[in-house]
Amino acid sequence: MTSLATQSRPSAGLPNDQISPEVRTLAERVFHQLQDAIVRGELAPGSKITEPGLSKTYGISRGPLREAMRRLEAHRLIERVPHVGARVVKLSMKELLELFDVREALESMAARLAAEHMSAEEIQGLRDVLALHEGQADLKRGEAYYQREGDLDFHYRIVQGSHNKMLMNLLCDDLYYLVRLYRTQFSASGSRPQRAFVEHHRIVDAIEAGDAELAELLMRRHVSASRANVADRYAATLEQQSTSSTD
Amino acid sequence: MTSLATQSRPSAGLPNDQISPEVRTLAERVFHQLQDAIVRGELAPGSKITEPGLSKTYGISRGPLREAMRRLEAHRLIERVPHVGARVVKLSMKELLELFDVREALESMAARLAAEHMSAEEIQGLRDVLALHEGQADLKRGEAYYQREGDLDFHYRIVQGSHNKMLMNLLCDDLYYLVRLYRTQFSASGSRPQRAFVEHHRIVDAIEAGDAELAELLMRRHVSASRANVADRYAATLEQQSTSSTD
DNA sequence: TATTCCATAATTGTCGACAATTAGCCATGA
DNA sequence: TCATGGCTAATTGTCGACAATTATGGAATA
Repeated sequence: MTSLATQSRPSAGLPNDQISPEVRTLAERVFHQLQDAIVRGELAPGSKITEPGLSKTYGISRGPLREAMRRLEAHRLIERVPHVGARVVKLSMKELLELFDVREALESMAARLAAEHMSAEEIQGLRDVLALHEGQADLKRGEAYYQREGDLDFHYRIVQGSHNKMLMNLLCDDLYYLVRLYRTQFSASGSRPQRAFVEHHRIVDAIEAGDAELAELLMRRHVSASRANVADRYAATLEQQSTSSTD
Repeated sequence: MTSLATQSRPSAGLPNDQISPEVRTLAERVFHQLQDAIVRGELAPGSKITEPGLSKTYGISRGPLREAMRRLEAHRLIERVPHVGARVVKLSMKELLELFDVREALESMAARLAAEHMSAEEIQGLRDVLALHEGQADLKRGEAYYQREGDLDFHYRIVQGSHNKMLMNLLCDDLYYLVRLYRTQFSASGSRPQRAFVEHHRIVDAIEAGDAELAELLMRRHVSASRANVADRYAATLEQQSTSSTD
């Protein structure tokens, strides 16, 4: 049940390095469990979360549970209404596009700072990640899920390379869980990994060259293209739905 | 649509519109009280916060108090360590500069979106704010505190004008309280309001013209200049301290 | 039949008490 | 004198119970 054993992978894993670090308190543990359950889709989006129910499910009292729920609310994974209850967030396309705008702003800044601050070792690590994913992409060409998680890993490392703690908190602790949640809710696998690969390489090139402005520009385009791609696919889905059923 | 009560005040107030709206629960009320106390500096930065102490001070039990503290932690106003306790955050200059980088990224994006989405009424409201503050600046030329709050109000309105809820939450609910906290902790009043005024007007011009790229660029420069100014003043303070006293 | 009102039940908010962990202090020994 | 060990006190973590609010269902009425 608990994902403690998920540390065996080298770097292709998800960027949730802080799943296991300090589960010194019940509230922490159930927070991570709930976070994982929501991101994985085990808790249906929009479904109501009842305190006595979860309390019995996880075998803890309502005290620590409420604390975990407060943290989930702060991370925008659930929505609470006083005296009414909590629900798992259900991302709308509008909110998803808003998320992309925020990512574009923050990640382009992260790329700029990464070009200024990343060490040679960190850059080498980035290249290793790319090489690893390239091999994986060759292996399972059709199955793009791993690639997408790899994409998240790539972005994750660049944010770390910015050496800006506030940026790291915002992107890695808050927004990236929303991104993963979106991928679950919209069942959106990768669309064109080979293109993303090329863009990733260009970004690393710029970072390695210390060209902050170029790294920023490329990352901005990269996220923006990803946003446009999502919007297009969604529009196509809508069209398909309208033709198949009149409802 | 949303800014219902925002129209009542003549826009000179602080951007804490959500201090009074729904205090339907004790936890909410004490959260806002603590938030205000911290931002005002009544709770010294770095000072330890003890649950029994606050519980007695505010006359509530530890349950809702812990919930309020969890929210303060999510807003980065206090820092908690399991089994140890909580402390009011003490911003370092490094963290403050990090905050400016994040603001530069997010607010430039907000300006871009504002240029695309702001209505004529919202733009007129922006101009009213500028006119009002200009008059105030003439009145109390030396006292720059109100101007700085006005500056925050200006930025606040542009973020609202982006019509991006996620951006609004990040900037207005989280980061702006940190900005105000910094102004308290570093006792930093405005440095050159007249210059900021000019930049503000230029930004509004770009927004009114619908020039998203220009608005973005100007806002980026504006925040960047503010950051550089803070860094310079801090360096000067350090130098002055080193010459005036050896302690 | 639709609507409004009320009563019941369930859920959330709040409280006080107990258990677990930590920090500080004092005594003891080298 | 200083380091180390254990002990005490205080704080945090957790729990169960009670109070307040809300949602739901049915009954009475237009």
